[in-house]
Amino acid sequence: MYLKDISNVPDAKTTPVECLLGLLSLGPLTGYQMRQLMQESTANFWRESYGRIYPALQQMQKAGLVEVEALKTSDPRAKGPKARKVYRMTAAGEARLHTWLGVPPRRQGNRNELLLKLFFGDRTKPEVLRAQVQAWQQSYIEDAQRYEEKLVHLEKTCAGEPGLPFWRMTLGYGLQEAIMVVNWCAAILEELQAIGNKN
Amino acid sequence: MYLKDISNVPDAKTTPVECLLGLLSLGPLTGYQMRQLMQESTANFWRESYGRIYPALQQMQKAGLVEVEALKTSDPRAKGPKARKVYRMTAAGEARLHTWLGVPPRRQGNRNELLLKLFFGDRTKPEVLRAQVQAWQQSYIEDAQRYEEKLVHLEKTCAGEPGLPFWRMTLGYGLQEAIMVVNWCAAILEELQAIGNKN
DNA sequence: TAGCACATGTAATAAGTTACATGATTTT
DNA sequence: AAAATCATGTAACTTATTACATGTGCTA
Repeated sequence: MYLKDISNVPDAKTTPVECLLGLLSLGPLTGYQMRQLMQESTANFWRESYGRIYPALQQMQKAGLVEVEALKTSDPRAKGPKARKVYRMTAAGEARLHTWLGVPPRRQGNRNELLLKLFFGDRTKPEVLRAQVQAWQQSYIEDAQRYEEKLVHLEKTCAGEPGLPFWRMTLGYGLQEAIMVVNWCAAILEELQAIGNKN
Repeated sequence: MYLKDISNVPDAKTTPVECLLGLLSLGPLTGYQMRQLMQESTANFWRESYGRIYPALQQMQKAGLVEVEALKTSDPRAKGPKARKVYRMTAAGEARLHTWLGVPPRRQGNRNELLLKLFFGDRTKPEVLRAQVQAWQQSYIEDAQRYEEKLVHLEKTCAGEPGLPFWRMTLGYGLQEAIMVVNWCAAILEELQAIGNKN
């Protein structure tokens, strides 16, 4: 398999590389652990699958952005083709992360299936849409609750950590977004009710 | 032994097909016009490129969801390999659109580069982040203004259209989201200021 | 010893964009 | 006559997920 050379990429594009480097700035990790960490922390705004993580890690090692920590030779996990690999960021990796943090982020064109259906809403009955909006709203109500719990948990478990204020900011975003969606849904439900009553 | 679920649930996956059918419910259109319409209306929550639209249209014709309107033979655009094709929805297409509208929409895992950078924010200087959040906020301020203008324009140009209430709803979502982001950014800018002052 | 969590990796496929090639029609 | 816009289409490429294959280590 041919591995693309990623050592000299001045490019603004965000690849799995930057997120993995960011996680490694917290300490040495295996690919598996990075995935787990993402699920717990960045899942709401950034995810990577194993199918992207492992190849990326190999490329990063080739490019000198990370290195594999030596395990004691007595550790049986250090041997074989399925050996456990604990990655550590190199100075080059740290530089790359720092550079990336300075590049202005680009907005992503997101898709929203509910809005698409709503846009063509006059092709169906208001009750059909109401059910969908209601389910959508419920999903975000649960989100909002989860975010609130997470915020409380974060303050308890991460007090004093330098990352805390930043983790709080990203959780806050999720919470504000969820609240906004819940309120918007409430307004839509009323409007759909009114449309339904007219017919 | 577990049995595979073979219940005939209509495919929940949203392809270019549904959006194109939705647009065709407004009247016969060329592929080019559908793209243009999307840019003006659904761009904020749904986009398709020509590279997806034209192949999809061919498949839809094959599947009997759309048909090509006959142009008068005197029209020179009706001939040749680059002939203009005006698509019209068939009854099968209308049925497919209607079915799809009844399938609960699924949430999409969106990515947000600003949040990812902010998450690793303690690896750089608060001023660097402030500049980025400021630019982000400005971008959404402009969005909000555009949405407000669009709402006014919509009421003027689409009065009486059956789709109007639904188009208003999707515009309203965009506006609410933009407002939420602007306010969140304002709070983040203050926090970053405070962090910067401590150092 | 069975089952689960940990762990690495590849191949197939799906999803989506971009660049290019072509040509007609309309406007300046 | 040039330029812009309308119009269709394909090929190459990038991006990302999913399913699969494989195996280790811990614990009930």
